[in-house]
Amino acid sequence: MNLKQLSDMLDLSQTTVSRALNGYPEVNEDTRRRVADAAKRHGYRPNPSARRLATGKAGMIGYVMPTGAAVDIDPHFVEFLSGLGDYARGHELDLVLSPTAADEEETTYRRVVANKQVDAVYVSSPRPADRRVTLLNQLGIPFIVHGRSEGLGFDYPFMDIDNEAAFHDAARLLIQLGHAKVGLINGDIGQTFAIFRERGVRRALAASGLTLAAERVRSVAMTEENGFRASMSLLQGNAPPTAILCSSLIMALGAVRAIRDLGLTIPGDVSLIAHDDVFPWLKPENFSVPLTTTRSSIRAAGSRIAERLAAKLSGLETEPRGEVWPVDLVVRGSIAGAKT
Amino acid sequence: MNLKQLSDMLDLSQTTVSRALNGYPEVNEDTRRRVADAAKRHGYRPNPSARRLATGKAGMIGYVMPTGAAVDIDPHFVEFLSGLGDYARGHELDLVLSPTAADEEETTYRRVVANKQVDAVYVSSPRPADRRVTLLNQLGIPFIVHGRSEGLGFDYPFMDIDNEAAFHDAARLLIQLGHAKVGLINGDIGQTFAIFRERGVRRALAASGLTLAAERVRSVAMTEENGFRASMSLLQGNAPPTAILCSSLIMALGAVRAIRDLGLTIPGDVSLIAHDDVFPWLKPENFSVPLTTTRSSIRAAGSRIAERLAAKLSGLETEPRGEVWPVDLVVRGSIAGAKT
DNA sequence: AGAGGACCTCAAAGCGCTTTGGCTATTCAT
DNA sequence: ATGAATAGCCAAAGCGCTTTGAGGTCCTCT
Repeated sequence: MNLKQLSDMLDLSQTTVSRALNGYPEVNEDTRRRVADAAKRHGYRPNPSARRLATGKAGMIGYVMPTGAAVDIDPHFVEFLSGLGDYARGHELDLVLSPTAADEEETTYRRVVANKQVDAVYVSSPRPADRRVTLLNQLGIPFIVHGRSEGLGFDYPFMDIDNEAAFHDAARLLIQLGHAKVGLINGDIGQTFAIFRERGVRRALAASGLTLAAERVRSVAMTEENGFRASMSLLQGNAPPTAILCSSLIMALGAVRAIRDLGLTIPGDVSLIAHDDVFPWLKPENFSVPLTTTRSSIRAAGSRIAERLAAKLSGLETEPRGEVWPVDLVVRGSIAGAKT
Repeated sequence: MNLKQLSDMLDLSQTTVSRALNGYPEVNEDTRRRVADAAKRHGYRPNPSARRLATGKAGMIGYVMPTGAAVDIDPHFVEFLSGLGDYARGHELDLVLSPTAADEEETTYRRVVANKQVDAVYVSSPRPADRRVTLLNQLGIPFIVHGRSEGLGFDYPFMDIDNEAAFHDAARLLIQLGHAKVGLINGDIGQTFAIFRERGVRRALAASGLTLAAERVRSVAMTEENGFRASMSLLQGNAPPTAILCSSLIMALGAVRAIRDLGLTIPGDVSLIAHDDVFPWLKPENFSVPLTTTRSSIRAAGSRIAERLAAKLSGLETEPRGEVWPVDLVVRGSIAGAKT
């Protein structure tokens, strides 16, 4: 059933039927009802391809996904997707993933925009002065950044958690417990979230006249193995920390293993706090010693971003608003006072 | 630059230009070259929306993604996506994710097909007599199943690993080491992969006159916590196994924790083998006791499926072929002879 | 009574491509 | 030399929608 058939059936023009269905004002309410009824009864659905060609709108959101032998999409992405789906289903909102080689992201963005494949895009894992953000801003396609960039010189829409405050508060707690030597196992320092976290830790230490020695910081891709190695090298170094902050639960697994391998205990010898993105399949309370965490559901973030993207599609959200969520600090058994 | 402008510029009809670009035979080779040159020089790219409307082909592949409060997309999906991306980038092949409530999958499939949003779809986590497969078969859209269904009564295209053989071989190895009481911590038994794995274990045991007691089997969602609980209940039951087979590395984390909590050792008291889907962020060789695994890269599978889907789009693959990959058994320190 | 709005509706022109059916040379066999 | 076959190209008709520009009715006000 297409528009022509439907309008013939109703003895109306295609124009009127189209307008009735799309809520234009110049249609009599009676007519509109009649049309809506008939449409529903005959299961008429406008052909999206045709609509797309006519309007230039795709009704989908996009994500340019870097892949490649050297690139591992991180498991957080799946939680993000779950959240996105939570909102998007029920709104018939689809997501287009455009895989790309890491060094061709810009080309891919241009292609996606030129082809009008999607009406808005979502950007993840931003870096300072992220070129993608600049590009999208130039291209004029609506977008939202999950996380934040820095030093861009213009406003852009983002949704981030307060990484700095989270790690500040966590570090302050450790300091209050008497820890002066705090170690940080961070994610890739090229990404803004890691920068903010480090900044938070530094600020907390500075407030007590302490500093974060470079030798107590590691910035690595967030795998269990890297968590292990980083912990090993921290604890076996010449200035071993008595407390460790860790940027992910997965790295914390490695940290726990390292601490145990060295014959140390948590929290007796080493206190441990990690950031928890809230995975259903790995929970901090189930660690051998329940883990104190800074917690923020990445799934909830995904849902919120989908909501805002949808608002952009329908023209409801238009200014480049930034949104920052506070992060919970959840205390569990993995921290204790520093040995004196 | 659109087709009309390009053809005007070349003093050719749109027909000829279109045909030249799409490789139709009724174009002189000289003309074709001339057209191709001009197209490249002016950066002409056919408008996908227009092409879509005219041909009914979208040039994209689809995935109907169940979500909802009760649904956790599992972390394997991200690895699968990586693999898919490995192939798809470089082919300008995009993936459309259509989120759906779990109880409306069928509706969503129908919508996606009716809208011609995609030319082929990929189906994951199949169950026996999976209704999605029946539906897609009826709807006549090309598709590929990652995994297998059973008892469908018709052939369909799939790509699966040999779960039965993998777990058969793993169980046989344990038996050869003298284990008579083998436990199985499986995934959701509603899914075919879990059924095949259990079948493999049973067959191996049967070959030695042993059986897999129901009380030594657990079928649960694959989380660390469930791995822990299942292990606890197995080892504290009235017929504790001396060896455990585990359907995922994540559950194996929980198993290791349970075994340790009970004051038992690996492999002294309990031998452990798990299936490894090859995550970059969690490796069996880095477990406190390196884990023996059945290994199969889910990322490689993703890549292969993308390749076959692309073949379907271009009409190269047409018969409903099934493809089964063998699985490696990688022996590491987590298994030993049974205590006598 | 006639002008001016308000309110509805319509025909037709896009959107940019593919594909059908036909036309004109040229080549080939007879 | 003639008819058929073939190669190469074109005009125009879709694909199914949205949107523009143009009426046509009916009511109200002066």
